[in-house]
Amino acid sequence: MRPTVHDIAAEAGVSLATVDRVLNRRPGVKAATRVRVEAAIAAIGFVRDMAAANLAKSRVYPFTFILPAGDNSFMRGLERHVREAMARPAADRVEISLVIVPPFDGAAVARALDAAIVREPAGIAVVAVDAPDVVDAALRVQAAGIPLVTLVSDLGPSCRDHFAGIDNHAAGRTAGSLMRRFVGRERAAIAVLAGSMLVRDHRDRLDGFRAALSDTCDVLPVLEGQDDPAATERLIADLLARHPDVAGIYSLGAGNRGLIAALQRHDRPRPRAVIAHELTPHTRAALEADLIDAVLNQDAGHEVRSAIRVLKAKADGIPTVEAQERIRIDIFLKDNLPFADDADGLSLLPSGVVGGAN
Amino acid sequence: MRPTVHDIAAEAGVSLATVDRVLNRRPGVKAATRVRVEAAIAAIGFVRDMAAANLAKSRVYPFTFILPAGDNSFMRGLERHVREAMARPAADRVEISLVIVPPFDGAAVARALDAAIVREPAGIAVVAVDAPDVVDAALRVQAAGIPLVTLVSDLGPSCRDHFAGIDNHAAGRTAGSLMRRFVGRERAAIAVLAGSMLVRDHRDRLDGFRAALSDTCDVLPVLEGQDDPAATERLIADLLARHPDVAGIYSLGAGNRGLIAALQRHDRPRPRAVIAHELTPHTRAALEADLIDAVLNQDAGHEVRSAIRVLKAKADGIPTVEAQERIRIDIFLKDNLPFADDADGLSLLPSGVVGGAN
DNA sequence: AAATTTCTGATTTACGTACATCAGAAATTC
DNA sequence: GAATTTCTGATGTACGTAAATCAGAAATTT
Repeated sequence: MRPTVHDIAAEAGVSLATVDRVLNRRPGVKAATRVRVEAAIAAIGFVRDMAAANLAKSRVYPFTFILPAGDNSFMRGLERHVREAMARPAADRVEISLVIVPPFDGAAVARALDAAIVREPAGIAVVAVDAPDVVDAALRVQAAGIPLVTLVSDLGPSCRDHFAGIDNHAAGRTAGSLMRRFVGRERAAIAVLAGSMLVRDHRDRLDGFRAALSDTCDVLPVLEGQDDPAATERLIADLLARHPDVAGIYSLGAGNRGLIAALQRHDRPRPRAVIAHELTPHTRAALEADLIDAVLNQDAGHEVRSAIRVLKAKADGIPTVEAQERIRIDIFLKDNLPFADDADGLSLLPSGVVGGAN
Repeated sequence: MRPTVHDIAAEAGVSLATVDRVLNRRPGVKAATRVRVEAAIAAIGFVRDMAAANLAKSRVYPFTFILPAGDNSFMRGLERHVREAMARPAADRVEISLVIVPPFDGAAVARALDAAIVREPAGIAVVAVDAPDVVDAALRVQAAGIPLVTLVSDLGPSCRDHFAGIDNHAAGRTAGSLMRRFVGRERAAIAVLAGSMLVRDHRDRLDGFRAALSDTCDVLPVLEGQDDPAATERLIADLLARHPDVAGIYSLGAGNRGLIAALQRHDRPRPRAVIAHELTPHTRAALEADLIDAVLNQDAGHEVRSAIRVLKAKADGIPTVEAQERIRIDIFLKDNLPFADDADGLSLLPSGVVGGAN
């Protein structure tokens, strides 16, 4: 049987009340007594039964999650995981309220943050847009003493407590390494497709990608699809027509739908290596159809759960092991695809799988 | 506030005792009343507070884990994760006893299983050896009504409740796909290194590997290092000397230490593609030193936690979502390596990192 | 030494559920 | 209609901790 507070009291020769005062750092205990109690705790190896403690405290953690709207599959998968955490019979006493804001709208995110502050949650998680007014709002959140975690997309390290997302520079490097090996030994031309270079994640990925390739390949100027499927498809079709020798394409974030459509319509052999980001129904289908060679992914479920863990720890004033909360960069080929219901929102979308943004 | 048993009682117009009888399927409730209570439960959306329930029951789950001894890094990492789960202030009321048996010794595993049975644990997890007497012992475990999970290495599906490990055929296919792309377009010779073809996991991986390559490459006869580092090193050195044109090496399990040593000593350019299994201090160092191109990995921590979740569910008679418990096949390049303390036992071993079995 | 302040003990209630007991009501059987 | 049997209610204790109250002891100050 595990030792309880009663055992501590007996061991230290004090009363339950004193043990409680020591355990919960309440005042009213002489230093000498406190030491005795702490020694007893160490001696019998007491560990607080958190389940019982939380029950007694009937503590709840009201968290606010702020996510972008839009038909981006990855974000919808993220939302699904948040909703799953909401639905989970609050075994962990977490109560999440979910706020959906217009995508790419810094002002909207800032407003959502300010609105959240007045509700005084125990913590906030936000898919940040890297804009000055968001930074200001983030600072207000911190000034209000509310732990703040950025999700997927980061802000500066000084205006949040933690970032639950991948190291995008490393992701870019990984893509670069794969690309280098996939296209073969000879020098080759590589195209890069982005939604917009205004997003920090995408800039980081591109930097990492270039660094990994150094100058062993010719990286063509970045194509910016602006998150418009039709425009993206035209860009890629153009590229394939004009640059028949292009050996690889790296899609570093948005616009997978247009990319896949263009590859599908293309009648000559596609570039040897096509690498994209985020496992969604579309990229999954494209992998299975051999239109894409590899997909780099960040596990949205992990990110959500990590964000919750970190917020809880911050709320309780417990230190977090940053290294333990780091999100891995998954690499998927068609051969090691996880099962659909195991991954991100893959079973939620209607069929006609290759379609829909990103 | 979440509804409680009291709310059910009020809603259904019955007493707490009756609610309790319904909730815990105890006899003594008229069918009509039971229906009323169940309707009330559904109506107010009651979900049992498992923390409180377990507290009241002071239920514990005594589990037995059976692991092989030996200096295999992966297994030691696995052990570390089991010990971590043991140490975890039993928030989940799991009490694990760990049994270490001699490696590759079916009889020893069988004996350990039989010994475990008499202790009547709530579940057993075992790194199985695919031998007839182990199968027999497994059947005895199941006959005793004890849930059984195989860990890492499977037995037939009929003699365990669940397998917490990767799909090794898929892992082999993944390695094959990567190999295919890494060696380039032209036909090439590929070597395969195994510890011993007697282990089921390794046979599966080889099958998958061959299937993925089909006949686009020449897969040389399998080299069997018999888990002996020195012998393995000689085998690989021989291979490199005799087959200077070999384009890739696939190490499908054991013997990474000898492989790495041979590559390190080799004075000419190494084969273009070297792919190994299991992220350990040695393979990690080799990745970083560019002696290996990719490492396929199964997350030992995930496997242990999944095994515990499944055992608990089986013990409680709750169904498990098999797809949710599937272990992913991780691909690591030097660029997306997780941090050391995040992975498997990487920080536990002494330095002089490239050394030690596997 | 008296007055004050600071500690400590004893006790109680609570959290949400499990489980046991006993009495009494309701339904069933004879 | 009496004797069962089956159901239900009321009540209490327990799990391990939190938190509050109040009384009294000990230490400190005047």
